[in-house]
Amino acid sequence: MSKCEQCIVRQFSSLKALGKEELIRMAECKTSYTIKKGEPIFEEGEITNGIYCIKEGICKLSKLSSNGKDQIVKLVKPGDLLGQRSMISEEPANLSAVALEDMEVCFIPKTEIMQFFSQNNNFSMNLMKSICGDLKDADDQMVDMAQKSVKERLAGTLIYLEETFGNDKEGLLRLQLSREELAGMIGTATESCIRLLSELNKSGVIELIGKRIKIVDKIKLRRLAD
Amino acid sequence: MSKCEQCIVRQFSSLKALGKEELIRMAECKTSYTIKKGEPIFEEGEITNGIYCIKEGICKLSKLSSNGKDQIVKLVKPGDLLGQRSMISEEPANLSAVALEDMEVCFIPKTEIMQFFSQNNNFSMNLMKSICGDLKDADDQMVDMAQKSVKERLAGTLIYLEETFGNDKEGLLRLQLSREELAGMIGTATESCIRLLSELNKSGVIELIGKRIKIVDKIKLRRLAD
DNA sequence: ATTAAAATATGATATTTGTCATGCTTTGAA
DNA sequence: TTCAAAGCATGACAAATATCATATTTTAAT
Repeated sequence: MSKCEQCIVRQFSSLKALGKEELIRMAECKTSYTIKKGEPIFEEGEITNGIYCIKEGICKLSKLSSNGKDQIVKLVKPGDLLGQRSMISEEPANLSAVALEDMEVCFIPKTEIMQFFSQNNNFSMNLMKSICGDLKDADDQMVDMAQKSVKERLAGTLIYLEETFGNDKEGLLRLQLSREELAGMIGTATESCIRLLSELNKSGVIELIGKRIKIVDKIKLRRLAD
Repeated sequence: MSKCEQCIVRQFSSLKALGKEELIRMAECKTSYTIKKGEPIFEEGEITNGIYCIKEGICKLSKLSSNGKDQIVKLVKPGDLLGQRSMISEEPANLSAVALEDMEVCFIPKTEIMQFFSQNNNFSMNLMKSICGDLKDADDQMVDMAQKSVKERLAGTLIYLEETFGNDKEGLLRLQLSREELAGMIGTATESCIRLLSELNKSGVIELIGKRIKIVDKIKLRRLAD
């Protein structure tokens, strides 16, 4: 059992407010998991009874719509926590979490977290702020879905992917999403997404290298995102 | 200065966790406002420095999109609190709040609320749950915006309006929204909204009496909402 | 009461987006 | 290595939605 005290990603989440003793307690009750690309951490409707701390890898939070398509609501990266909302609401998960890369996560039981919550004001404030950030993002995304065109959303999403997950040495987006997943992020049909990518490719704004994407003209892309 | 202790709407929000002494303290520092239909309580970008408790009337929370249209994100009714998110995030308001009816609201300064937050675990838990509820709603709405057709969203919104705000004696929706506002809720052009209302009217699912709306066949409407 | 302005309504048309069909590429398993 | 499956790409077309124009009705101010 590894020590939470020495875990770096802890510094990036609400957990940074925990003291030495709390970290030791947490290390004793946590469980570590390895999750392979494509596997779920939990599914919509599941009761989770705790939160997951992402140590390594990226996963998508998505919801199945009544039309059968999977809408990606959020991407989660190392340092982020998962399942906070359902834990606090005492409800089953509203979203499914599926690994986009091989992952390492730690599960911390609800009982433990709720103790920190009531005993450590800094922690509860952090948790609160993190959820408030999610709420703001969700509201903004909702407005984009309602008011922006697919092309604008695609441009915005590409910029987001670069700024959040960066590029590899050749300047290609580090996070590899399938066309279907990218379509699921921007809320459109896979074919429409592919078509618009081709168009951006032809107009020299991006470059398509196999299924991978390189942003060539970020200024123009930003203008397209509105 | 009216007493918070005797205010009924308090029971409907996080504030129900406050004790007698806290209520007295709150009554001393709160400010009451009357807001006329169409007037803002606060605007996007404004620093609010506290929360509003809705005593009477309904207001819309909306955000101006880059295309110049106003997207309504949420409707707020008596008993709800307003401005919790920006207070906790310590950020300017992300949404504008504009009265849809004449309103009575009380403003409670941030300093006071934050004291309750750190001293009363029940209150902070309630506040947390309320924000988590907002987050779930926002996520769900986002998926609807991305995946459902305008007609489905209109049907869903009409059902929501009836179930949340009820009907008057003649069975017409109690909350009167302009066509533009209704379009702003479902995220579409005003003309499209009007057109679909006409269609629903002709097919006997709803009835249009002037600008007011009566749901005639809720079963069919629910089916249309998916 | 009258009238200008705003809101509602509807038609015509353009644009966007989705769907279905089909072919091409890449990938991974036998 | 090969071959089947999955993913990517593109065309043709259909459906949904936006936009612009223009009545008609309602509302509110004088």
